[in-house]
Amino acid sequence: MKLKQDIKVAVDAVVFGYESKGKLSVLLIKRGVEPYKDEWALPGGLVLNEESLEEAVFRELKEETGVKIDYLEQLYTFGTPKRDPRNRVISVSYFGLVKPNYFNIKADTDAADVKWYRLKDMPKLAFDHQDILKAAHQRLQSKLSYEPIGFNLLNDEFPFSDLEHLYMTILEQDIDRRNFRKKMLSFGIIEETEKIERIGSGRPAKLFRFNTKKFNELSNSKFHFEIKLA
Amino acid sequence: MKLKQDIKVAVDAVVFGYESKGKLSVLLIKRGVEPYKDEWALPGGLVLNEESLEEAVFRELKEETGVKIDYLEQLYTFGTPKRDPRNRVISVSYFGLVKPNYFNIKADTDAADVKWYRLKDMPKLAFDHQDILKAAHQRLQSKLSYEPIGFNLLNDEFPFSDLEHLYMTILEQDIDRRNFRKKMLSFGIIEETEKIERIGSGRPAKLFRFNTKKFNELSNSKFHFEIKLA
DNA sequence: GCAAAAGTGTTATGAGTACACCCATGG
DNA sequence: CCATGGGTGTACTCATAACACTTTTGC
Repeated sequence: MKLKQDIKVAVDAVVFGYESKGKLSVLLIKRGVEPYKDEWALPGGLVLNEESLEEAVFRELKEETGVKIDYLEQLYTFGTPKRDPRNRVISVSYFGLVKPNYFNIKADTDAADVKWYRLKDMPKLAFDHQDILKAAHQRLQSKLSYEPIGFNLLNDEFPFSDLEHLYMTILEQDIDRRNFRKKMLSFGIIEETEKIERIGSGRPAKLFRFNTKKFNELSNSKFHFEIKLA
Repeated sequence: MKLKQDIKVAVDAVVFGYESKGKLSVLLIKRGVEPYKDEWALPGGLVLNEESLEEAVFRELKEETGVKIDYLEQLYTFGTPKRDPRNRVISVSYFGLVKPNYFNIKADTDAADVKWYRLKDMPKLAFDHQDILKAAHQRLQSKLSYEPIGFNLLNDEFPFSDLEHLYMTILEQDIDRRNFRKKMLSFGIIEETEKIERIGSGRPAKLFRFNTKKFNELSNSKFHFEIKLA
């Protein structure tokens, strides 16, 4: 006779945030309990009986970090028997993006437990969270190139150069500014605002805005967004 | 105090098989137990305590259908609370392909319980399996166009026209034979064999073979496979 | 007037697309 | 010799890629 199934279901989220110029960060929490007590990990936790997987992610993010996310999609489900040293836990991982508005929000709980870490400067992570992070990073890179999700890492209104730098940072490659702008504008999903931003040195920049409505309209036809990798 | 988590973990597989000319099929089983007794469903079942998710898929496919698959990848995890009317069950779905060799293998158990259904002629499915199937079909379409997975639906040696018809069937569009052949061969991952196949009427066709070794070599460099959608 | 970033157009190259006829076989 | 599917080349078009100077501001 087979044993009754004894597997727990958790969700974990890899949430990316972006600050200007090459600063791509991931939201981490410091674990307060064993196993891996006091080590850094992805926010997440067990799914409750009555909530959907997405609800579990939103709840855990709110409870553990206070961060509200602007984009969320399911990433991959990790289910190797020994990934949690105690019980068997399978983790449905998610991949999220936040705009800079929420970027600096402190945790509802103790802020020492929550931190944005630069992707280039990550600590060792608990469990197999390193693998999850890697999968999320790859997904971010490929998704950025064939869907316009990058806007979820920028303010609603942004100078064009922010977009350029975002793409260069995430895709880890140089981009020709003229060609990039030409192509990006050719999709017709970015509109120019009246505003001009003058920060730092140099010539002030027009601000642009992602036109969600237009994008949705186009998505229904045979519209194809793509920024090619080199 | 929160209730102890009471969620079961299952796997379900959408396995595609292909017969010549427009005949794309999916492997289904007829359920022998409630809920949805006697209705058609995707093969799958609960994950055992000590096995990985992939192992569970292989085991269930073997037990329920006797089919051995040539390609398998995780698809999506479905976890809405009410998707199973009795207990809460989350399903990690997989997407698989079989070559024609295994296509006609009968079930180890009663063959009446297992059947290949034409995708164009599917019965109503139990649970939310319709959604899973839909997701799998979309994945098949998009994956076919940017990764060479189609060969897992053909014999090891195949006439070029099989490949053409496979792409036309799955992508549901006409393809220019000359351009398709040119592009496909340009990747350098298909080799010509000495053999010639003469079936049916018309001029006999050279047989080709997918060169896995070459493909793996190329994958390490910046090789990019792509068959564009119209 | 210098430093810093924004803004802009043209040309060359290569990939994609459209397109039609001959070939080898079986009956 | 006819029907059936296999096999092949060229010209046109359009998208991508390469490339550098001028503009506006702050200091």
